[in-house]
Amino acid sequence: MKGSNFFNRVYEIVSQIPEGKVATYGQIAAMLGSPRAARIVGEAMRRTPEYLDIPCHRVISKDGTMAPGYAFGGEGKQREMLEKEGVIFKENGCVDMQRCLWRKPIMERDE
DNA sequence: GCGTTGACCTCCA
DNA sequence: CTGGAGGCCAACG
Repeated sequence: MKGSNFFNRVYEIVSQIPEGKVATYGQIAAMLGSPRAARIVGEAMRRTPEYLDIPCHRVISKDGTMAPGYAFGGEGKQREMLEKEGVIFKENGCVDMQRCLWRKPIMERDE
């Protein structure tokens, strides 16, 4: 396993995101050791293999916003499922990161 | 191996 | 809010 490090890593981390929590591209990229590779994380999400069952909807940008809409079928759609999972949304339409920003459990490399 | 593109991030106007 | 510019890394043609 561990074919392509980067993508595989992203998938691993994202799949570890619990319900009611969200992670940012930059955050995940930082976990991989490349805080500047947020774009790759985004591509990883875009190319998310279905068989991996990755909750890409829990991955958003740092501002608490998400992709324009070419993703899961619409931003509002994502907003609904995230809210359903327990994620809090602010009036401005962004996710309440302070409450729902997920942090990787301590015991796997530092950060 | 190069050039372009991309679900990003940050700064500045 | 919108716009441009720079930077990062990987996939695609």
